[in-house]
Amino acid sequence: MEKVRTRFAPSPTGFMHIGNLRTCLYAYLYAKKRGGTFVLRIEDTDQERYVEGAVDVIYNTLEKAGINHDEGPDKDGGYGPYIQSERKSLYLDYAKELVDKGGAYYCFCSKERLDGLKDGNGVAKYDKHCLSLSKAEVEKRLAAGEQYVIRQNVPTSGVSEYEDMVFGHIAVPNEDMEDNILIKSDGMPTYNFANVVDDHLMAINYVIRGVEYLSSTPKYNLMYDSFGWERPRYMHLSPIMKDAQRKLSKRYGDANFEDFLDKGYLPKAIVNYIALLGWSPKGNEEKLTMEQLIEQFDVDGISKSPSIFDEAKMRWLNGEYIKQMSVDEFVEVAKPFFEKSKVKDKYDYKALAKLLIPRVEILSEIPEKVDFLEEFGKYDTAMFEHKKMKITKELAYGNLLAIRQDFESEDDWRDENLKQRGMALAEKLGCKSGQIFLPLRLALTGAATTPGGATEMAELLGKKESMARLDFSIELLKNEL
RNA sequence: GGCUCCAUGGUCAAGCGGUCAAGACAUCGCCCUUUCACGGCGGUAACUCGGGUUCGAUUCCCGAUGGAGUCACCA
Repeated sequence: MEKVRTRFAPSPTGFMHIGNLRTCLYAYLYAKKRGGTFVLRIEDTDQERYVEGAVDVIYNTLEKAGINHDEGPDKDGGYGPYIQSERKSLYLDYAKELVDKGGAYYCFCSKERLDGLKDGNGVAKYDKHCLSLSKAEVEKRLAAGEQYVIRQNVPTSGVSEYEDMVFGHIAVPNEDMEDNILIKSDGMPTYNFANVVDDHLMAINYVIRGVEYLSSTPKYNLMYDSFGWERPRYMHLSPIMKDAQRKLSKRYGDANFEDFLDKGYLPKAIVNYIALLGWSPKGNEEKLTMEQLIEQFDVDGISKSPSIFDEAKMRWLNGEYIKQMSVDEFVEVAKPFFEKSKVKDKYDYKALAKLLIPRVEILSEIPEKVDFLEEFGKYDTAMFEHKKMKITKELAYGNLLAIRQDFESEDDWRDENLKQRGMALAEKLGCKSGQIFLPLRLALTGAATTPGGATEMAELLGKKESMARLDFSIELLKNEL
């Protein structure tokens, strides 16, 4: 059986966009699913867009995402170099070979002449002007050191076709394709060309990339044909959208892997979620590990239409991953967020973690959930009115006074003990326990939703602080009655 | 605009001629509970429109509409 080889070929232009990461993921999943090889290649032929350090971002992202490439700049598999700028010398020779085979030709046209070709809309299609140059003429101008580019020679009639693995049959009229530049005047190859040469040389037989290449793929195939190389199979992927009209992109922010990490998303959850954006597993289970993704990945499940990125769902998934964490694991990933909060160094993170795990979906919620421990003051007492529990401000006030008196002598301030005590008090007063605990929780925190029940909050705060807050709240209520 | 594609709830999506059209997120309600959560149960909500083909179309074909991509010495 043919050995599958796929690749991810990013340009080092900055952070890793979530859409790129998904393309990468699918290429990885497909290779692994078929027992093949996944190759990382850096496409840095455009020197102008190169960003310092961007290659490290790529390595870093793949590692965090759990995508392990089998070959790449740092893992030689015998098909290197894996960085295009280091392969520079290769391309010109192949371009010349293509010229000899009739698949390309030299072009000496000036920018001015090219501009003159543009129509009213500024759209130009090259007119194959230099294709008619005689071989002798070309030699002469080359020898004279004239600046040139090499263009692909696309047939002017007929139709180019191929079978895409997700979109099916694709047919493009040759006359709609242009003679694109293969070798730029600086001697560097364009993406189109470097891609074909490298994919062939690296024995990539499954090309997985964004739909933006769907309709230009026939041009790639034409090159493979001219060279006499075997065409790869193609799998094109629809884009991830921000909404129905706009593509999810850096321009709108929050589209990078790093951004989500900063917001407190777990790499596993991000990967799991984007795997589901544009692909659906056969079964109903959506929370899947990388192993399960590999196991279940299937071209059949890939969707042809663009999908809108839904952060709410990723958030839910993230919460699911957090819920299954141990206290230690949680403290480890949550630490930076604790440090950003007001409780920094003042509380036992483990104790907080226990309460937070079932209540937090993304880590950046931590400060807002925990700041009340250090921040307490005047709040809206309307919260004490609770219809369903039959609690009014008057009742709350009365119960709070009773609680204060009853708890005063208690020195065991642990959650369990306080809970018992509260229950006993409720019985003594002949009221529902909720009528004790709800007012107490509010009096202690001043917040409608808290990361735990009344007595858990009390334990965290300690007796001294708890009593002080009780007094404060009692006073606050008293003034309003 | 030309060309290439795409079209099921608010979102992700199953479906591949006959289904009361799955499931998940979101949303709403109920239950559990000792208050916040977790959890459990249930509800609302979709085949873009018009022609065909067929005994029968969400499903196949054509058209319209809407959307995406592409038309660089960027990838």
